Amino acid sequence: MASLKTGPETEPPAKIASGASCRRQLNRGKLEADIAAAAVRVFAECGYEGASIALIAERAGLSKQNLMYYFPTKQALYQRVLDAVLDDWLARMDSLAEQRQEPGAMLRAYVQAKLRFSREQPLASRVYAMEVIGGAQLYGGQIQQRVVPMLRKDIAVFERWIAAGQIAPVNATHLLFAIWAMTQAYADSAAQMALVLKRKQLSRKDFDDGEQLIVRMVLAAVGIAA
Amino acid sequence: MASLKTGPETEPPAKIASGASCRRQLNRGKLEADIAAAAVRVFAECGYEGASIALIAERAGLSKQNLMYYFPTKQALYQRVLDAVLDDWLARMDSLAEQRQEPGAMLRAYVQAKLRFSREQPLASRVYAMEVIGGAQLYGGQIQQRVVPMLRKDIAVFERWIAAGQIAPVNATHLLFAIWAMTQAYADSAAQMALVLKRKQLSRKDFDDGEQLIVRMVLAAVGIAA
DNA sequence: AAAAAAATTTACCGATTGGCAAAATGATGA
DNA sequence: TCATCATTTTGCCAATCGGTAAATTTTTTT
Repeated sequence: MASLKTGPETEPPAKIASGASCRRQLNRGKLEADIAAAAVRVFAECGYEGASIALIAERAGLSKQNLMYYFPTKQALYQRVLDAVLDDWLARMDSLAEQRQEPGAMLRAYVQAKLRFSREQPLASRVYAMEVIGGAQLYGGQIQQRVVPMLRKDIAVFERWIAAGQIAPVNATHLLFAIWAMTQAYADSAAQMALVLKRKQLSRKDFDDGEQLIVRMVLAAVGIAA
Repeated sequence: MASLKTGPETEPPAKIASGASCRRQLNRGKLEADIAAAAVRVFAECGYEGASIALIAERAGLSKQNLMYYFPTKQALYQRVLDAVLDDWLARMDSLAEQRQEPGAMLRAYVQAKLRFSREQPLASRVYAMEVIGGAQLYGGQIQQRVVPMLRKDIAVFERWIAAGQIAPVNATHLLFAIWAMTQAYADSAAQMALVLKRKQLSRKDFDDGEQLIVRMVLAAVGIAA
């Protein structure tokens, strides 16, 4: 799959010289970010096919054709949105993997980080989830290249803990699936959870309650007392 | 929200009399089922907006206009698909709630039943999940009326067990959220799981491995030894 | 100030969408 | 046999879709 352009064609020349040019580049970056912010909202509400460029442009406050000057195709805009999700995810999780702590503390931190992402970026989480549910037809390549290696690395960490006898022997792969599923649900199924909890939307306390239970489940499963 | 018709207008007269008429009714039922089967596949792949009536009709082996004789609108077809999902779900889970066993066995059976649904009806699970992720804009009423009460009933069961000291005191609501999330993931995130596991699609063993870990997590969380 | 580049607007396009209306066909009951 | 019903087919439609092309305006550089 050939990589799609995500911006105007005239980027390469880019003499990053005088201040004026720089100011314009910053403005362009901000505009693209605004467009992406509007796009993630519409994609999350309507899905890829259901989202129309015209609506995204309207929410971003510019004309459709002007939007298409920055993102020449709908796919390019979609890719940009998903790229932003992965950038954020990988940044948070990588910085987490750097630390060397005891398994219990790291598992807790992992759940907290993932759950925090669901709380702070629910729309991005949903767009990603919809892509996966639909079979990752448009973004499968990036998932293969970026997400899967990250997951495999995490699984390897779990297995090292098991080999070292630091946690009980469990299926590390499915343990990670379980953690992902539970934490992701607080973004993807937020609407249904809110109905059950009789709220308009999930509160901070709901996330804290969820975190407590998820951490408890994970630690109990691997034989670490809470 | 007014209820949408899901079939031809001329149903009420329905003299369920002579055998010939009955045969035709059976035929209609089978045709509608075939259409719904094609629809659930397309909805799961493309989402509601992305699915076109023409494609569904083609997969079902009839013309678009002929399909619209049975389902006058796209929404009616969508509702029918989601209704079928809920019917199946509620039937399986209700029959489960009838039995009176010890908490450990019932929790295990619950996880197994939910996971089995993900394995046998992954497409239906995905259509439902996409609807929830999108904010349940088209089906929120039915979720409110049928799913939420079922979940609340299950939560009440958990809380009764806690009150009776049969399981450890945990947040019953979030425990149910966790079970739903983990089991549902084996339908919704199957594509991503398959990538991690280096398979074309999840195997029976993958579901068994998942079941083992999920049951272990749940039982460990509520203080029941596996 | 003039030239050049970047950004925005105006105008348009073919294709597809969900849906409507009516004619033609088939089967059923009196 | 004929009238009635259910079913299928044919033909069409306005609206919207993503996308292209070019003219215009605004900003930057020389």
